[in-house]
Amino acid sequence: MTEAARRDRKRADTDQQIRAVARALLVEHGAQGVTLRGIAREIGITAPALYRYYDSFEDLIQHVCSDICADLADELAAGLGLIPEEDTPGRVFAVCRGFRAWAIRHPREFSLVFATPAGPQAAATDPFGRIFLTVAGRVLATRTLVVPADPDVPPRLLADLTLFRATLLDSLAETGVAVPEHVFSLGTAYTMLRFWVRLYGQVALEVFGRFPFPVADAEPMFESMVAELATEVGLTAPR
Amino acid sequence: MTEAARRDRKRADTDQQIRAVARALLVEHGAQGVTLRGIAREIGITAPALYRYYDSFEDLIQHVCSDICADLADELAAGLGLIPEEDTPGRVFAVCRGFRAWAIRHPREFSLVFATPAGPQAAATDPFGRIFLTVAGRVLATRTLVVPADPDVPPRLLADLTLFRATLLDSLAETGVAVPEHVFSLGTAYTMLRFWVRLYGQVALEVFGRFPFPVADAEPMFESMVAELATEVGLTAPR
DNA sequence: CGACCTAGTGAACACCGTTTACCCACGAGC
DNA sequence: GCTCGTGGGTAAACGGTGTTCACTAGGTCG
Repeated sequence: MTEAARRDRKRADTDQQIRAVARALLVEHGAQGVTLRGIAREIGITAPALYRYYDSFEDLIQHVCSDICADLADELAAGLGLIPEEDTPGRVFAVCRGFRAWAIRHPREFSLVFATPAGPQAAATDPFGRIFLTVAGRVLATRTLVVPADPDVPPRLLADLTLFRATLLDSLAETGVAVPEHVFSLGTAYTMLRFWVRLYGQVALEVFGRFPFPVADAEPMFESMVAELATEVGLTAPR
Repeated sequence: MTEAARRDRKRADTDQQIRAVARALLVEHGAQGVTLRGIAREIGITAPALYRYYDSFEDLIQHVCSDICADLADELAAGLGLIPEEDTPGRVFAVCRGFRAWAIRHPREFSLVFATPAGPQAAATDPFGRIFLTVAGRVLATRTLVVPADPDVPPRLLADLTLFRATLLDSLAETGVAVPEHVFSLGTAYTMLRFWVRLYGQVALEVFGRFPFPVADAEPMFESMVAELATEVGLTAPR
């Protein structure tokens, strides 16, 4: 019994080592620097051995993506832990700033995860979906925001939004956060969506250097965007 | 003389053929389907011959990117041609919708051009910069928009914005559009920047399928975003 | 005519993902 | 205690990649 367990643990160890080396190669040499042979070389085995752990190169990459998302989620959660639960604006700002800071510190991971066309997979299933959703959900659970009335959301979007809300409520329930249904209106869901669009656009453009002109210091623009977003949502900016 | 000219034209022809085939492979088989040997095979030569035209694979890709940007610019300009110059809101909407439509119709080109981290190159120099800037500039030249007063732009961004404005004014002057300096305030430049951030975020998320939940029909969200953006800028929605 | 340039070739190099056959240590069952 | 099966690992090979290098056919020019 313990023998089998020991073997399982060893397997899990090398598995984790594989992913760690893959990520190291990603951050050091870019996406095209991560290669099966390179990984194997680094951990002292041969390339075909990796097929004992992953079905293909693509499969490995996908698992690396999951790891990256999990790390991002952990970092955001840690940053959130420093802020009292009552300070809703502070928590929103922490998540936004944390996301930007992480993206700037990990541009290649960001590109891999957020700028690779994902098939029509259930986005909320993928590990990133959970980050934004649970974090946002927790913020949402602690205090109600000012959101547009339901009639203001585009009618053709209602079906998608109701499904979104249901998914998020389930996900929150799993993590033990109970959100009263009446707090989570469709307008709230719509607001979260718009929030994410602007946050993502700002950060992606900064990481990719795709502003329409060379921006030397993008931080003030980011800060003003977040502040604007916060006031639109009815939060007063902290300090 | 004409002999040399004829040779030059032949060279230019094959050069264009190379880029066309590269692009065809990109749209058919994705980014990793475009390969020097594949291109050479398709046009009936061998791979090393391509080095007579480009320094490296990377170099070729970069030129393909330029072509893509040029085509996008042409398409936007054509769409703009159908709308009378006086109809400023119509022109703004045409550019936004045109950008989204193009991105959805050419997802792989979009990924290549807009989601590949670009070095700290002069963004306004790259072919895309010109699209957004000249189109926006022309719209801007025909009528003045309602923009925030200069004091509202983040002070730390002033340096970047003044440089941006100067670059854009030069670029516009080159294409024969004269914009009075007093029309083009720093607030205007800032507005254009924010406009682009939201437009890009929306379109990129849709193309990459990275909304926080599966969105079946993203068009209503796009439309409402553009409408919101337009009213913020002081344009009344057309029709 | 001979010299020169230029687009193109063919072979080679090092690397890649992947498959196949094989090997060998080791725990399980008799 | 002896097999036997299994799972991690290896070596070799296949087809593919970007890139380099020596070389060649063909046209231009002095």
